[in-house]
Amino acid sequence: MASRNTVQQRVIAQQLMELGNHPTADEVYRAVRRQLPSVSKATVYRTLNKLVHLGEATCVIAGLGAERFDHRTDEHCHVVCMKCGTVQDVSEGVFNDGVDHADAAAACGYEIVGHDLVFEGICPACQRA
Amino acid sequence: MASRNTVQQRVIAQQLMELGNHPTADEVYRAVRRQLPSVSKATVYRTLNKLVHLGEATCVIAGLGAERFDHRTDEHCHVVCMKCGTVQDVSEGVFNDGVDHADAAAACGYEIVGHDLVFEGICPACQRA
DNA sequence: ACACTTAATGAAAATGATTATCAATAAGTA
DNA sequence: TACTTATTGATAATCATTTTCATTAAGTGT
Ligand SMILES: [Zn+2]
Ligand SMILES: [Zn+2]
Ligand SMILES: [Zn+2]
Ligand SMILES: [Zn+2]
Repeated sequence: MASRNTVQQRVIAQQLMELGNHPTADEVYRAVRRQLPSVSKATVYRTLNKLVHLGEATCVIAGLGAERFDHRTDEHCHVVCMKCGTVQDVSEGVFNDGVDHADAAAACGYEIVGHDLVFEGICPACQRA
Repeated sequence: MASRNTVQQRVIAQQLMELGNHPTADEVYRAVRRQLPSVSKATVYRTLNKLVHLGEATCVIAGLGAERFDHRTDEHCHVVCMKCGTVQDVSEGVFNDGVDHADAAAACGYEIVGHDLVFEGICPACQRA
């Protein structure tokens, strides 16, 4: 009986999918609460971390404000707005070409398990403001 | 009289240099306290942020534990240990080839001001443990 | 050297995000 | 249905960082 299938976990995973754009734990919490008004924020954190642990989600290190979660698990890179903190995917995947884990491992002695390429910028909305 | 030259700021900047390897604010604080026992942690935070603002230091977004500061201001990338959180430079700079801000701007509509390439891995010490 | 203005400091409280605790609940099983 | 215990909700605790505010001292002018 290693794991149990609960409504909370199903709704949290579903909302992470539907929100799509790299929500914070608090944004997921507010979305889930519309379907499960008594859900606890602790459960949202627990479930999001569990999904990341299971490889069914990832977390984006944005360096601005709260941690953000990503329903995508394939390798892709992000752009974060330095003003409002929103995170978006940068499509194509062309930017990860030239990033070689073996080269990096040779250069620093670490065992490399992954990498993150994050662009910093100003989003269209904040450019106007 | 826009700005004043204080002992605290001089020692903090000097310790950031001497510590070298991407210390946290707390690590800088403990080092500075050896020379200025009454220094306040708030002053360390204030000064480190000021240095970053002035372009005389940078902060590394590592996504694990506390924020880390870097006395280097040239473009280079990092590797962070997923177990202990230590951050090291990945030399050569070869890994930033192929990262094109104009391409990224075209792909997402953001105005791109910079980027960070962070490898995730296990450091030699943690590999043995 | 002295006085003055105010930027900068130290100490402590406040904030914000995340994790830990624990009694109560409910998912899976027999 | 009864039983076991994984999961939950509520809350407290933790951790990093920022804010507040009275006090100190750097720079300036006398
Ligand atoms: Zn923005
Ligand atoms: Zn993404
Ligand atoms: Zn390590
Ligand atoms: Zn560095």
